[in-house]
Amino acid sequence: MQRHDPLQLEHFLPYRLSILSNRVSASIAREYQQQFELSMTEWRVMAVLARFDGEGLSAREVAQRTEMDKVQVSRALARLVEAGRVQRDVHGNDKRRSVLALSASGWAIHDIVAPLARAQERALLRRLDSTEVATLTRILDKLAPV
Amino acid sequence: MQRHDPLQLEHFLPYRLSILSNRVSASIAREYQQQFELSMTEWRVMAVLARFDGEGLSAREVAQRTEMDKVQVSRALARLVEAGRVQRDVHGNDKRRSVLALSASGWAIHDIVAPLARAQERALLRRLDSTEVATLTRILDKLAPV
DNA sequence: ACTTTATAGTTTCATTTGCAACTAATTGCA
DNA sequence: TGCAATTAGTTGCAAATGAAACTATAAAGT
Repeated sequence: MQRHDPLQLEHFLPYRLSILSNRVSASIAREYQQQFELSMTEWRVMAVLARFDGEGLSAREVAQRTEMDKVQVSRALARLVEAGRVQRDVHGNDKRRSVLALSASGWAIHDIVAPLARAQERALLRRLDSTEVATLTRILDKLAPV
Repeated sequence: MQRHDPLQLEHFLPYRLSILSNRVSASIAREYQQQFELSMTEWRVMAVLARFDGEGLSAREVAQRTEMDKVQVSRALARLVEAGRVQRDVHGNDKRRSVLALSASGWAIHDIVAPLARAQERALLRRLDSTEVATLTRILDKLAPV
């Protein structure tokens, strides 16, 4: 007489995705959290600044790229600038905008953390065969287009 | 002369997983947040209690199943009990443990939210063909075994 | 030019979180 | 037994977060 129909969590995609994503992010975060006193949000901002180096991103653009909200980005940047890891200038034609870039010390951290992150990714992907990796990429393209 | 090697975020698995998972969870959360004044953590706890109905789960077991930490679970439970959505009893043989179950009003909410969550999942999976769905399941089994 | 409207980013405040310390009950072991 | 070590769950405090209000600048409309 089955009045309720609970989610079979172990087969429910949003639940499984969330668990996987949390585990993966946490395992990467463990690598840099204490060692560099770097929060996950700070690392994400740094990764975006590294990726789009030379483009002089504004805070808003960082927020778009990271899919974090602008307040979070503003605060992460404040800490990063304070710690001397990010250089912040004012845009020439628009004094509201900042022009952001990693500093030398930011790059030094980046050059240690990025390979660690990549190693974690490789460790994960090693568990899949090449067909699965290809399909996963296609799936992500379909489900979370950039 | 390539001194730095930034992550290609748009192809970096942990980044893409995190974005996908956040989008999916947020889109489900939107359905119940205001309507029931239910936080995501509260809903997760309810979903687990529903799924393992009749087993009289303790808070610790809920924490394990949700992969949330015990503090988060303790507080979510406090709110749920307060709101009359979860019934909490004391275990017969071990007075430290609580024995948890959804109340009638908790089930009523569950019976509305669970179908909404399932609908969101279907909407997502609809974008994949059946091979992709099968592969995704296999991938999740490999990467985030339960 | 002048006034409204929009945008970039920061700050404020209430809420949520995360860690460590704590209480209470149970178990292990001398 | 009896006392140390574990375990279940809660609480206190500092830090992180999110929504809305705010400041400063720029763009658009008249």
